[in-house]
Amino acid sequence: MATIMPTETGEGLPRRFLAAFLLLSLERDGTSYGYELYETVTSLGLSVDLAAVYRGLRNMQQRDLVTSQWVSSLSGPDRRLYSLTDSGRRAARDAASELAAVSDGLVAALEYFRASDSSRA
Amino acid sequence: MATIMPTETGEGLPRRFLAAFLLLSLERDGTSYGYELYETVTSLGLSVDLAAVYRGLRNMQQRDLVTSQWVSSLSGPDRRLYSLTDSGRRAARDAASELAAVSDGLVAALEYFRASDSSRA
DNA sequence: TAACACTATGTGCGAATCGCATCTAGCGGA
DNA sequence: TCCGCTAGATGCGATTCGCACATAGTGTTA
Repeated sequence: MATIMPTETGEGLPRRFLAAFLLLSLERDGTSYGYELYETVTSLGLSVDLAAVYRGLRNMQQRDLVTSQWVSSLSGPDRRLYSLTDSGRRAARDAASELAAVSDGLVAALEYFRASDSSRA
Repeated sequence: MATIMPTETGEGLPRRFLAAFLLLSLERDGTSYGYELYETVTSLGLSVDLAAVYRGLRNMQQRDLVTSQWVSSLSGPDRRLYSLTDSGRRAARDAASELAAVSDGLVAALEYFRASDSSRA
């Protein structure tokens, strides 16, 4: 049912940015956990699944970008709390640069396409 | 070998934008063909494969967004020349809006993350 | 106290998609 | 003749996705 070429369920920011958003969210907040990170990144407009967040976090832990520890919650199930490693902090900086580059590239591309906009003036 | 979560071979703009770029390229240029469109979108920074462009174009033709006809080249193999349908022109406008929305969302997200940048001032 | 909703983490699976390799073919230059 | 560039297209293994589902603790309310 692919809307168009890639697995593109809805709108919003590409799920490709998930790892970058997770790294930058953790950089901003210090520590967080899957459920909360899901709410953070989706509120920023990222189109991702809750399962993708959990898988992404464990993927990043395997890459030694984050560490995790279980903490108990006063109201609800335990949480697996994540924080950045040194390598993760570096990756977060790289992610910020990459997102900025994508943003710039997108602006440039839109400008290129706008040059022939029929609804001129 | 997935660099991080999604199929992310290199840098550049997400391949998810391929269809949007193809539509907008055709809107800009009137007509074009696979090989040329590949060069156009990659020169704009999009990370895609030549095969993806061919598949994307046929996918778009099945969706009645583009039509194609064979034309002979003076120097080289024949080309399958594409042009937008009415529905494709509408899709191109939608694609432009979507890309602009992504761009805005990305800027907003970067601003959100920058709020905690340690390299302040 | 049973039912339900919300929080929280996770797995299973079929389908979609990717990148890469490969194939065919016309044309021009060495 | 061989090579490289242009041009279109297919095949395939691996990856990744979205969705459904499982499990469980807590709080509310009927």
